[in-house]
Amino acid sequence: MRRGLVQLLAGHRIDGVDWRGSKLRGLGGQPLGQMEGQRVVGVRRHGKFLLVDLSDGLWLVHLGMTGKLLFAEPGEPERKHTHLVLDLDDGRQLRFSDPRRFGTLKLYGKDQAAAVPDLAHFGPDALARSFTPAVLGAELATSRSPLKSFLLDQTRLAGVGNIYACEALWRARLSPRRAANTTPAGKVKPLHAAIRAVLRESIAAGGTSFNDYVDHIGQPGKFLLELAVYDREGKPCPRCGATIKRIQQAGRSTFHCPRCQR
DNA sequence: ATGATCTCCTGAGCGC
DNA sequence: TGCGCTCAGGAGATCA
Repeated sequence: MRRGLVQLLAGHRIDGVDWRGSKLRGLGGQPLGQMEGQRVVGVRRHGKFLLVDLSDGLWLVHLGMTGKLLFAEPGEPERKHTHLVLDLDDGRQLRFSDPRRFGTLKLYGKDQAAAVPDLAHFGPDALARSFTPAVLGAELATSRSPLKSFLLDQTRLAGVGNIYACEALWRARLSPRRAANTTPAGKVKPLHAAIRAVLRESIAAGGTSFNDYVDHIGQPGKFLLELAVYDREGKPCPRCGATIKRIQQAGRSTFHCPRCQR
């Protein structure tokens, strides 16, 4: 999403803001109407948050589970649950829709742009240079959580969701039930590599589109085809052939191979 | 302090 | 066709 947005949004001015006043999960900061007249300078990402840098502030976006940001022409029919429409200086629109309304939209002024409050307690981005095997190892040592829950904890590292947590643990041959602080020393590097490989490959494939995710131009992702365990309960493990199991952890589904993940 | 559970929503898919 | 149920890319609040 970031890559698509920076390509099609950077340098453009926001000429109009149509905020429908929906109750979203995460709202706050300045009124979104104050984006009007500002120019988009760039788009960054930390974990699952998009940070749209504006000429006079920062627009923070989280898509939650069902949020979508889509470019459209003014006449195009609108998706249901459209909450925000931005008019751009070249006539296009950028529309935010989100059926479940778990998304976050916040506008911050220049003063807060350097230190976004929402990210203050977040760990390093999983793909950042600063997230090294040593950092992962140190975090693992301080947690008794099951590895699966550990990977979902954005305060430890940011950017890994339910699908990629399952996939990374499968690649590293680690059981999702293993307590984080019992991870063998020799497994820290493989887990670190697995997390980053899964994320990189999925980004290259345009995301996963498990349900209805589409990117900024309405394209679904293709990483679904590369999933080894997620949503594959009862199917054979691509590595050892054992039957993939589904369990519940912290209220979320975990998929794993009970034979080759230890 | 830490980890598990609840909660905010709509929609899709299933069995009946 | 429709009803009731379960489940879904997240994460802050609350409970134990």
